[in-house]
Amino acid sequence: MGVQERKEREREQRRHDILESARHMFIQHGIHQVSMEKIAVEAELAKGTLYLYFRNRDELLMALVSEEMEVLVAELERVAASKYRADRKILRGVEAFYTFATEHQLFYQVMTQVNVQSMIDGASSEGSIAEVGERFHTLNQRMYAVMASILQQGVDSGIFYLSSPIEHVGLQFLLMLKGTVVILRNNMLPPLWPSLNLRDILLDQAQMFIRALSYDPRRTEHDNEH
Amino acid sequence: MGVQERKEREREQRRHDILESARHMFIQHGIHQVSMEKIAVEAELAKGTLYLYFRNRDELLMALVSEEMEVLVAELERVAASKYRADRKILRGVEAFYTFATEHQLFYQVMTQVNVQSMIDGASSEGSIAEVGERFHTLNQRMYAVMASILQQGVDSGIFYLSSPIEHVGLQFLLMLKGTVVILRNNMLPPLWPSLNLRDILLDQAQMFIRALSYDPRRTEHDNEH
DNA sequence: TAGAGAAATGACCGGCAGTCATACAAACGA
DNA sequence: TCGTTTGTATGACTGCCGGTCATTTCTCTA
Repeated sequence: MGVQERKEREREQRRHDILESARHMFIQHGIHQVSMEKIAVEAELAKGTLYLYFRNRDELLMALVSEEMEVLVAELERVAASKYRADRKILRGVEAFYTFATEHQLFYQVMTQVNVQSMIDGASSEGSIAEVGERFHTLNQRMYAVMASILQQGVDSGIFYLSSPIEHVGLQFLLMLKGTVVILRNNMLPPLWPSLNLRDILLDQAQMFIRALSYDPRRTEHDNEH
Repeated sequence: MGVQERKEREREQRRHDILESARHMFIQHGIHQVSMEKIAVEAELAKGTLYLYFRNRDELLMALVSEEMEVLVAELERVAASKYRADRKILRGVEAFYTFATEHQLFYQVMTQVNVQSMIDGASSEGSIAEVGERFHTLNQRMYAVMASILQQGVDSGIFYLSSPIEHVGLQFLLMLKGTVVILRNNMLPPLWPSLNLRDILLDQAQMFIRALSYDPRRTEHDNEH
């Protein structure tokens, strides 16, 4: 009696279809121009039906973003598992990050629209609706784990010298990358030097970061302390 | 016959009053909970009147943000004009930045809600309404100028070694700071290490940055190239 | 095939940003 | 002093949105 299982699969499929319709509309018309009604029409459903699969618009957006982020994290884990030197891995990771941010233009635009905190807070009850916040949380954890492992490798092989706990350094780096992408992708700055592209900025930042990590405190005379 | 001038002053005053009412309401109830109607009531005006002073909600938000940013930029210019060593100035600047981001909680929340680009694009005609986009643009220019001057000082005094044009390095640094604040202030990450506070993260990032700048390429054997 | 339970529907609600015909008041000209 | 003009203020109104829920439609089972 596989009825239960089939229903579950169908439900998952429908959920996925809705996300595809949403993605399609968002890419074509921009996030702000696409209402729940329009997504519903695209998915050939009534608006109310969407709310059987997602608590609200934010959760739908987050679900979309999580699906996409899955790909990025997997790629980063691949990079971390390769056998390059740690500094090389960082640059490769940034390349992957850049490619992702370019191919998934939606991603960082959505991120500024959703309060992740409220998503996680309001997720405690209702087991039936997939825990989008939970999933996003896990993906982030994996991302930080990747970063930490690369840093650890660098330290072990003697090319990195950390002055703070490894998690702090990884967090700083990821905040730098994500922050840069968010600001540039959402036009949160007036155009300063249009000639500069995102890729160069990210790679320069990574170079800078690597240089800081390569700084052997025993080799220099004057400390920088605040 | 100072009628013209008086009217202009009155107009400016009213504009300022509206912004004060808006700020008050935003701080008290949060950005998303405050409608134009509510701001109007607080300012003891009709909703329509607000639109005689601001093109739309976004422009009102930007005007508010620009007023606040004025203070930050002035403080940064003060730091840059002081007589500390360049690395010290950077840390002082970051402190100022942090204090600002803390005292003006609104600022970086607003930034994620407004598309600066569209603000600047749609500003070409209408001379009567103050050019909010223009003003924001200028403020950013001043901020970058401050950063560049500090970096230049560091280079001149022989404690910084830049591997890219000075404007690129300054841009990278400011993107890092702004990005970090935006992400953390808008809860765009699941809580990872709640113990970490914004101030420590920003200072650590600055330290990291300074370390990278202090890296004398002539002192080491292996290059980092991509 | 009856009917119970699950899934889908879309009219409806409250609330919003932004508009515009109308009303008002202050300055001006005679 | 009194029309006239010019700039300012108003708030009812429009169109749209996210989200709800009583009702309908479908589907499995006994």
